[in-house]
Amino acid sequence: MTTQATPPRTVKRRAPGRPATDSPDLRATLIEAALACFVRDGIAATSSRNIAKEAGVTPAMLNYYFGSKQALQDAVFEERLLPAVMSLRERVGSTGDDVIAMTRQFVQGVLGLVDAFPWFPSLWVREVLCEGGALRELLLSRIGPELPQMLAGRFAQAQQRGQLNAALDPRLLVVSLIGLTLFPAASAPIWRQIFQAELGTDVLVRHALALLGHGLEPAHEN
Amino acid sequence: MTTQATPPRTVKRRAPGRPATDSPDLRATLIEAALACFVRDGIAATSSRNIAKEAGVTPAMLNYYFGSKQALQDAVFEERLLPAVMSLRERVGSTGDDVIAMTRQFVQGVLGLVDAFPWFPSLWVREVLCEGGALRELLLSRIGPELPQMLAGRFAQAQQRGQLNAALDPRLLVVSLIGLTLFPAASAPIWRQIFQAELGTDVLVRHALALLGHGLEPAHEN
DNA sequence: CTCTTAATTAATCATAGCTTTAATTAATTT
DNA sequence: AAATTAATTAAAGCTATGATTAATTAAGAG
Repeated sequence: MTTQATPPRTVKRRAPGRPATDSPDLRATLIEAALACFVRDGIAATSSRNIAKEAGVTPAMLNYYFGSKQALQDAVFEERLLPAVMSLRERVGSTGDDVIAMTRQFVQGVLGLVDAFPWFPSLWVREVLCEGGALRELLLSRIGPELPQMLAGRFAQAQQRGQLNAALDPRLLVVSLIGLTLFPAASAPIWRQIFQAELGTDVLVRHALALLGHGLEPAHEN
Repeated sequence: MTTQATPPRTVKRRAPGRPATDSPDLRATLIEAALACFVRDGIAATSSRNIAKEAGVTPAMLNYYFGSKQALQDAVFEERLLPAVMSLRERVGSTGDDVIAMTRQFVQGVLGLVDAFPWFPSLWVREVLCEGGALRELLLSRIGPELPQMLAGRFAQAQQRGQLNAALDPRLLVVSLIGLTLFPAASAPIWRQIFQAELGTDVLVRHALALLGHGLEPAHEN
């Protein structure tokens, strides 16, 4: 009963030949469709036919506009993922010397990114975090390791000045920041299922900052 | 130069027919090979041929012993993943009333699991965490949501008793526990690449417990 | 109005994937 | 020792995939 109740985009079987001038920008439509498939099913599991069906066209269009599946994938990376990452990079890169403020800016930056690009966490986990992910090497080669290295360096300096819990590892702190922001956002569906509750980014920000600020301890009263 | 320098298992091209009685348990070998492929490349990207090559046999053996690729996948789940998860479940389930002790037990339990089954984090992220992961529904239907729900419930009670930072969300705390243990373990390769350093589970435990204990703050001196 | 060009579908190709079948050989049973 | 059973490879079948080509139609140029 529920199968195929809502066809993806277009229902009408278009005749071959150039369409009348009501056509939207198909290149953009294809990138959008590819991104949707990549996020939903993963890049490796997405076929040209899937993307074409999602966009409501034939697989040949994909080659007409991009030349190959790989080229389309590259375009999605270049025109969607990279701008998203860059926005975070700029947002967090220009921060002062105070690691607490820097932490807050990072947490809010990441979760702001998630609000702006809800597809980002899922794609990042599957295609960047996972070994063999299709975008991992590409992303590292394009934006480099500077941002995490810079953050870790700042944490290390603050620790030397005694401004940071000495038992922490500065590099793992960078990992923890992501584990408390991007990871929860990416895994939201499974927690929604388990806890039967929606955990929005605002709650996430508050929780992450509280945990980073004081850990599990209740507010100090002394 | 580095390509194919070390063939996966057997090099000698075995003739057809039943082998002389030096054969190891091929069923176990196949499960092992499948797990290795699943962890390295992901379940969706692993073909029968890949598994067969990894085990040094023909793809037909896979059908001879399991009937289908799906059945082999089910066997890997049942005989490898499920026991690993169960061991954690028992380890953490039998904990006292103190949430601090419970937290420590969970962190040490997860990272002990990682030490015992180094393949676990990667597989968990790709096949359970990721939407559409091949093992997600299976795992939820087999072990259920009780463990995370129980942990969240304990945190909520402790918070009501004033023993827990009031700004934290009890459910997100469960997520955070995983974000500070399983997630770093799963993403270790990428951090290794970025920081040019190995971050072992012992460092991870110390760091996670420090962060959970006091957050970023230096040790209190008042 | 005609010709060319752009955009699209349908049909096709070659390749790789999962599965099945037939053939082959060693072990086991009688 | 002959017959049967078990374990294995080689080969083939069918399907899905990425890519290409030919056909088709509207838009735009002269």
